[in-house]
Amino acid sequence: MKRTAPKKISTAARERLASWIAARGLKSTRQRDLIVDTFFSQTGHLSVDELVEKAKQRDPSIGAATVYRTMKILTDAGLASARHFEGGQTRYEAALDRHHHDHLICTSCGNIAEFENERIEELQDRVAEEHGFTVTHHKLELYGLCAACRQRQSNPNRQRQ
Amino acid sequence: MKRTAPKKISTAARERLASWIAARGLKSTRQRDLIVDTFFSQTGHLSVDELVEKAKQRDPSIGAATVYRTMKILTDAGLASARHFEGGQTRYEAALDRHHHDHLICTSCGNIAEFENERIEELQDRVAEEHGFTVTHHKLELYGLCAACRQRQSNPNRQRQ
DNA sequence: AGAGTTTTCGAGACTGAGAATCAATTTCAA
DNA sequence: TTGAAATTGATTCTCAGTCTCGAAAACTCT
Repeated sequence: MKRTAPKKISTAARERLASWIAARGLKSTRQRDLIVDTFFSQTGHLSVDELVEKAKQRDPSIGAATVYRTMKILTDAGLASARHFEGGQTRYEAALDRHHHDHLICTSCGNIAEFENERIEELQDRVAEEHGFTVTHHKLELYGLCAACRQRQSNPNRQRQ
Repeated sequence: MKRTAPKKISTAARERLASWIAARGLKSTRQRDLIVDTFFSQTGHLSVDELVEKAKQRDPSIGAATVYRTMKILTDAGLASARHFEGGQTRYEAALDRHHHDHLICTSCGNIAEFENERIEELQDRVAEEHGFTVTHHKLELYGLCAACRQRQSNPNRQRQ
């Protein structure tokens, strides 16, 4: 079965994945390509459920287990990163050539914004040092209401949800 | 069945729980008292499993479901707070009269240290404001190696674990 | 291209944390 | 003491995610 090349996935990501796969005896498959392409054609922080849904739109035979497996490979290859926000599901974001950032999560609409703050990072390192810790990674998540939801809550007579 | 008063649980916590319970038609029970007493007699960040084990040492008939329920009540009453660190289990810490703090977690031995840093909090608020967010709560966790584990790793010939 | 080997696939069983259910028991105000 | 209401422990259920397994692909070597 001939596979047609996906339309507009970042070539860098494609190459990185190909060499990662080649380097450890994994195989390139139609399902894998489809899931990877689906993932990179979306933006934001996707749950596996959402990804399964999108992938099934293109090929209804795709199984959820394969999506889990593929996202694990992408994560191991450094092309996606897993985020565990409140709510229980893991969400994935594209990680290619992105440097570290943290998140603002709206508890009303679920919208997720990103930020980075060098000062906070420095202070974290200093705190860790004071406690004798060597930090390998950290998690900083700010939960609250985004501008739109705050406004909606103070005007509850306006449109719901 | 007469219940003997637990040894050295903070009276303030006991009173707060009693009024919380009274205020909403809950009842005081032997199991509840035992679990609460067990919780407050420990220090640190306990998982439900650990708590179940400790409670069963005093009364083997205690069920895990009751421990889950009791910790929920304590949390709702503001006497314990739930923390969801990496690893999947919820851990509880005593929360009476404690103000907010964040955590340093050793990924090797699991040791958890606490810290608070006013400057970081201020910067968080500023970041949120810049994005139009109103922050209700946040999570800041620093993962890495504590002093003891770092030393142990650089001297792997010394005692294991 | 064909054979052989290895990996992957999808479906469904399984896991672990935690919540819900339910009959039996306990609490507590009257 | 009584009895309505809450609680208990065992069990079942849920939910996200992993594992298993026979079948089906994908590379490798000729």
